[in-house]
Amino acid sequence: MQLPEATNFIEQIINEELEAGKFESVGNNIKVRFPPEPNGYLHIGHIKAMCINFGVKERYHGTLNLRMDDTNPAKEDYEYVDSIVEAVKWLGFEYDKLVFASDYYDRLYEIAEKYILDGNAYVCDLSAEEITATRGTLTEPGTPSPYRGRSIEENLKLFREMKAGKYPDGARTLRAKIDMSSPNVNMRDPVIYRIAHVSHYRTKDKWCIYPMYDFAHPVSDAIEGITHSLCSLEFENHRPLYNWFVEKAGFKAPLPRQIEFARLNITNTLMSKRYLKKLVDEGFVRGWDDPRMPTIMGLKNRGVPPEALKKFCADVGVAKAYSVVSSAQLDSCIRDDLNENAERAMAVLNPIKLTVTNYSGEEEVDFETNPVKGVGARKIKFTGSVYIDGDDFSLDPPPKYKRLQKGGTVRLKSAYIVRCDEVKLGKDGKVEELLCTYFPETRSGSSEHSDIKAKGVIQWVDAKYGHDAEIRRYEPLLKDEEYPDQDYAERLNAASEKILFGKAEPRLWECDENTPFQLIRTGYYKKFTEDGKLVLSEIVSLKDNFNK
RNA sequence: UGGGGCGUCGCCAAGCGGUAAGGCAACGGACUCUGACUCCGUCAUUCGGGUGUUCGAAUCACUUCGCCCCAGCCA
Repeated sequence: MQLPEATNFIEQIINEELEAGKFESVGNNIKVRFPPEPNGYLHIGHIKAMCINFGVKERYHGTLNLRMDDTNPAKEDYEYVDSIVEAVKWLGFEYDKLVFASDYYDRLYEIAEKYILDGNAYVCDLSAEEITATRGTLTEPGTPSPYRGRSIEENLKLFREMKAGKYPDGARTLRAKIDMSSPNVNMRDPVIYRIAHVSHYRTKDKWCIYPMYDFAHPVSDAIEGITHSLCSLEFENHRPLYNWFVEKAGFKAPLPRQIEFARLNITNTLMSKRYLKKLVDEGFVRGWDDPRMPTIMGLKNRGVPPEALKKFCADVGVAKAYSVVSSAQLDSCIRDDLNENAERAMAVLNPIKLTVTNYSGEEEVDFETNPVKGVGARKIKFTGSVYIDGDDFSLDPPPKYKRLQKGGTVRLKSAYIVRCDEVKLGKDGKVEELLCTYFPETRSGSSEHSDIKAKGVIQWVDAKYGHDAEIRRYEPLLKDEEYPDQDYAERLNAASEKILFGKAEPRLWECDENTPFQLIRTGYYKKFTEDGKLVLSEIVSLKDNFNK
């Protein structure tokens, strides 16, 4: 077969296996899976895993199962599976099948009995504390459980009684019989099944014993015929166990192969479901889809295009080295996408009235809605009485100021160049109104020659025809004074370091009034209705560089 | 100090024995009816350190240093 060129080390491995003919017996059909546990919402870190898995599926024309890894009934719920499916679809990923680990409970149970029958598993009566105590340490071997030598018959009887609900939670476990003195702690007779009289969101009360990840995951992969089980680095130590479970279950080749990669970290971004859940549960944010959240739905609500997120993952690449990607890299991808695709609109955040004293009447001007693609324009009414943004006028302009100042000129985008003749101040000393002169020959698009030069170009909203838009502002979760250092950049770095090592209060994406302009320098903001529903997002102008 | 991994520009990351891709950031300059965008230019004699092997090493060997992960009846 014609192999696609590998773009990362995982595809390189797959190519080598393909060339060696490893998958000829299954028609070279590469199968992967994306296996989130439905115990929280997907976040930006999951997008990397999805890009890798869906990327393999596409490159090899393989198949991908979206699998809910739901083997812990205490934490899982339909709310989360719905949100996961929604997020995957929003990103535009197409999976072949939606499956559930809980669909395999019967099969998993049979395999567990097979382990017992083959002498590879035993029922252990040790308590959780005793198991921990006898597991040994990183440098000392563990000691075998006194129940390790039980007969197959007794194990089978006990295991069936566990399943039948004869014992309370924690009374017994089913353990794999591997090697209590293995230098790899994970191989020291890990628990396969635990007793938990908990109702599962799907199987309800059918089961009171539930399989553990280390057992359920590889076997689920094998059941589905997964060829490559791609996961993050922390599972490297589990790989021998993964292989053990698959092999002892008696599956035929090609057996699934686990390959690990480094998970995504982004500066100043919290990527732990546990903390994210805490923020939601304790009301720090409005929900999992709050725009301050790094969840996929949060990103969506901020107006981040899915394509930008995929581009980001492609740029970041896949490797095994631990890394923290700068959020600037993400911002860049979002900016690029929005610059290319977003419709433009004008808006002012802090209105200052600007009156053109030598103009009366009204006319329409053409406003380009997408200068990059060169398509789309709409008519905007101009009456000479407009609002400009407070940031676009200065009483005390710094050198090289390119916006409006007293006596200065500026172009009202798509309309005319105006000169500020007079500044009316209110009693509090704040600018109340600007009186300006406009120059008819400078009309936008006019072929008429004009010697009048504008210092810059600013946005405006017509006083008569502009409309109000409510902007919901989000406060950063951490107050400025809560940062230890003085310099802003240093504070950010300090905060990110703390987040990475889990030693500080989480700092999320800032979403105060300035943030949209930092995130997307082309500029955008959004309008929310009272109940918090997003109704529009608009592109405004760049703000964050204005005063550099 | 048991085992498993990882160390290439400020941040990611190619490279797989033949003489250091690319992206982000940064810095010059041009252009501009968004100080954006675009454009053009600069940005690792060096690949954690050392020692070998070789005509030749980031790539092989040895050694050393640093960082991450593992002792849940979580995933």
